Amino acid sequence: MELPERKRRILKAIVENYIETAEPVGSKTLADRFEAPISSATIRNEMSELEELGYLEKPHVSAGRIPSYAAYRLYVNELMDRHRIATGELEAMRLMMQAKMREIDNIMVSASKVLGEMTRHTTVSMISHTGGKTVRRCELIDVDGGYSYAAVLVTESDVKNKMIRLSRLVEPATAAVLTTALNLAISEGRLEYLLPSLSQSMGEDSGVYEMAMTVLDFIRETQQGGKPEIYIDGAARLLDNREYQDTQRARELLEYFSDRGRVGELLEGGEAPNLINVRIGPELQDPSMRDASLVFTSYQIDQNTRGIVGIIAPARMDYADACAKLIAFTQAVAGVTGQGMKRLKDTGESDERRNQESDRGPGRSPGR
Amino acid sequence: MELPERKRRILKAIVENYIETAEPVGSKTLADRFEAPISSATIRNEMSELEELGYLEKPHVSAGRIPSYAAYRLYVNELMDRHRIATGELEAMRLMMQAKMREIDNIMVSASKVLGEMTRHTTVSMISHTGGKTVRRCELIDVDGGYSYAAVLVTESDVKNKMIRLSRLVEPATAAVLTTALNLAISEGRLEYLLPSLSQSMGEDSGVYEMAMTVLDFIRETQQGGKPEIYIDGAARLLDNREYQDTQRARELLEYFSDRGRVGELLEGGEAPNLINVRIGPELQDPSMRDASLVFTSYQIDQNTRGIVGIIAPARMDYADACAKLIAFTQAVAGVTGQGMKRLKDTGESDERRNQESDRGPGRSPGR
DNA sequence: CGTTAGCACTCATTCTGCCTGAGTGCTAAA
DNA sequence: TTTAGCACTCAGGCAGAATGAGTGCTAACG
Repeated sequence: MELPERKRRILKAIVENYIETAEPVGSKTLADRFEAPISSATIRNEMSELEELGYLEKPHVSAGRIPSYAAYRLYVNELMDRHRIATGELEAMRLMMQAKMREIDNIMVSASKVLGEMTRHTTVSMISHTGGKTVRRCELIDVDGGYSYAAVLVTESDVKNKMIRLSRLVEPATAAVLTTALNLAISEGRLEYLLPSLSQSMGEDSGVYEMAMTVLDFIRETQQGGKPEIYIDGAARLLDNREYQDTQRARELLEYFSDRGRVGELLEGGEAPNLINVRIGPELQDPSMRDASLVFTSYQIDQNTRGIVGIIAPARMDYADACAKLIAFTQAVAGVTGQGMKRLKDTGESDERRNQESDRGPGRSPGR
Repeated sequence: MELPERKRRILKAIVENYIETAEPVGSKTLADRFEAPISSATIRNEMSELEELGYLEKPHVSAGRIPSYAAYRLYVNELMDRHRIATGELEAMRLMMQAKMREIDNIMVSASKVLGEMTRHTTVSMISHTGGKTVRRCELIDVDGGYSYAAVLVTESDVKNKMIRLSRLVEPATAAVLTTALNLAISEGRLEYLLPSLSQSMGEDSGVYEMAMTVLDFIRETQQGGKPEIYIDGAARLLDNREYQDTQRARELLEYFSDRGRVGELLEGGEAPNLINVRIGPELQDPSMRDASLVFTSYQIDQNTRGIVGIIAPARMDYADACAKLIAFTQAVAGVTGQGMKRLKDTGESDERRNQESDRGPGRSPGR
């Protein structure tokens, strides 16, 4: 049951007008705005039908109408203009990324900042290691004469370290032996046998055993990808939006943002890389996000490191612009990584293919 | 020119009433609140004199009065009750810290969270390495066959690592030689001679030279203490305060918080460790903080790592409570580090002395 | 039959004037 | 020096009227 053309055009106009002004839009305003001369009365009729279909809502009887979440969904899926990206914009984005992006650790922060700069919205960025990392080597470095060690893990793309504090003394020499054993176990892929054999030879009460346990936990955590890192930029910009002038609403959202874990969950369920995902209001599940939307996409950083970056704004956000900026962003990143990080990728995927994919625009996620 | 006793008592009452209610306080209210029966008329006279002295302000003619910044300053320096800490509170704080504080990296976050939990305000936490760290060892670990290395620095209390990406290939064997040279230079304290000698033997155009330069920068950065890490917790709680119901004000402050660097500067100019510093409104210099106050203190984590933790709230905050909580906090941390991190300190300072110091309460910073 | 003009009706918002009450400053008496 | 009394100020709250944007319905029109 497709919506007839005129209804679609009217709905589109309403959504866009509301996005722009944040005021309920009335039949007269709309009639003026239209190229094809349709009278306000006709629009009124169409509007009341659109309301019955669930696309419009009335805040009260004598105000105009505002789009429902379903309307936003329809707008994003079918109505809005794609490919709005000004090419100048893309170039600017690429330059910004190039300037800011030096190390992998910073991609996340740069992504948020650049995108925030361009959209003037709150942005969120995450790096997750899909499928986890392969740990290649492990070093234990004595820090204070036997009570504290730094465990350093080398993966194929990164190095992580963690302080280990022990309750018993472990001689550096003993630690060195453990290091060798660990690296042997790593290269042979038999990490799981290390602990039992250790407990047999040293007893579970020894400092080495304690140490090995902690290190193995650390390795396992790294292998599983660890917790993804999350960065949020421009949270304060939320307050620029009319809908968050009411402090209570704003507080809820800001509170939500401070719980990185929950924000991470939001970004988890994205579709294929380089597709734009749009989650509108209630689709985000969480009650404090009920009148906000999230537009996000992911991009490949290296073989198994994925970056995700998104824009959080009120449901009445400019979806077309957000999508365009995100597409421009992924292209810019592809350009930069293509130059600066080529060596990190051994995947055969060519840049051309990736750009094509991203041009497809938003995926049609099931609005539920 | 000391303020006479009665004026002091009246001013104290006004400040406390205002802290509690956030409403301008009038003569009648105050008269009722007083044990010693003074008539509202007398209070009115005293009030108008206090106003002339610059301690009180009138929002408008027929409202009560509110304390000026000078009044807060006087309150903090001379008027308020010290040592309000409930011993139960201290114990609770210690338990919370003990539970949350596992690794040094987390002290910062734990400090903010625990303190935020207890005060229900925004808290800020910073770790800075006073005088920098002594780098003891350096390792260069090959990551992708010669184009990327992980530089790992071991200091006396910590391990840091950083990815180094090179534009030219450097053989792992060559890197190993560089590592040896670096460690030799480190142990002999002649780092500054390494680069010139390298440029002579390899030429400035070699990959090794590029690598050495980057590593030396990293070492220097670490030695100088690097950038302090900063964590802010509960920024959203700002919005709970009456004075930030006005979104514009709130936005300014939140924006300010998102610039870590500026927040760091605030915390830099603190007095001796374990003294409570109070910066009221305009004393903070920055216009966006004009009606906020910052109460903070520092605590020793190890020989040359200092933690700073503070509470940010509207100028009308409960200073006595904030100070008490901060004192309790430093004591709790001393307790925890005393148990769990004793080995990290080789300083002769005893815990007793430190606690005494902290009991002195807020230092009299020059209100300017 | 779809479209349009006209009209009565609704209702949030704004403005107005009025009132109230908290609080002040001043004066004169204790 | 303190207090009581009184006139005065002014923000905030409330009620009612005016405004105007917008709707729904009906009847006429092409």
